[in-house]
Amino acid sequence: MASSNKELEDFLLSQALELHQRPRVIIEFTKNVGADKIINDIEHFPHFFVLGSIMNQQIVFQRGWIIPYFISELLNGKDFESFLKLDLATTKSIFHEHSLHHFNDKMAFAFHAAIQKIHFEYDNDASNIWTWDEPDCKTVIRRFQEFHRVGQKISTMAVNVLVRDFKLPLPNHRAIDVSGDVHIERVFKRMGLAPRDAKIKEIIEIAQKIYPEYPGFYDSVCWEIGNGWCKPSNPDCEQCPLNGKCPKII
DNA sequence: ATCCAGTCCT
DNA sequence: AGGACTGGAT
Repeated sequence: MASSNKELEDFLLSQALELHQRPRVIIEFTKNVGADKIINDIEHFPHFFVLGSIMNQQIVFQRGWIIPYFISELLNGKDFESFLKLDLATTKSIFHEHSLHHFNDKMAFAFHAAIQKIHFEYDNDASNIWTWDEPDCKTVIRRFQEFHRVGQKISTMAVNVLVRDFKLPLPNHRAIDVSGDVHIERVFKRMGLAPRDAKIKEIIEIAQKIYPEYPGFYDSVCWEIGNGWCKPSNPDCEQCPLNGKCPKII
């Protein structure tokens, strides 16, 4: 850690505690109320959450999360069996025709491969990823990473959402790191929690030192700060909740 | 017109 | 460690 800033860290802690301790509420993954209802319903439509997680990279998050919902509308079915009918060529043509993603070819492949994995390895029920054998967080993160194009960022984000937002009682929060994406990297540096030249790996290690019992605890707060105020250029420090506590290291 | 992004690949 | 991917944002 570059230097200790107790006031800042206490504020982050209080914000994170609020998020983690509140009762389960509907999370806004998209700008579509109908889609959000389905993505939040991991008890009945867990594949929307898993597929949406995988799509949620390199594009604004709402656009990624809505991809499974958009495709379910095309297929006229929300059950997993509807998705299972998709072959790779059809999946690719849907992605390209509607420009669902920046990386339509790769993401269509990942989408199709994920459906096949849920079919063959999780008995057509994506929630088995976090229910089979009563896994701990480390196991669930590993299972997410076994999907095509799921790495450190997506796997930790997904499990963080399962624990923090969906209130799943998964043990071993020590395994949940911060998601190493650009928001977390930028905000950690500007807050003075990480040196200016820190690599993603170092950011993750710094978060482990700050809160070892749950390194990804501050992830959501920092991500919201980065998305809402701490923009790459022209950060809106005046309106930022951290104004007055943040050293604003640009 | 240039910049940017997680994961995979070299 | 460093580049490719690819199209929306700036």
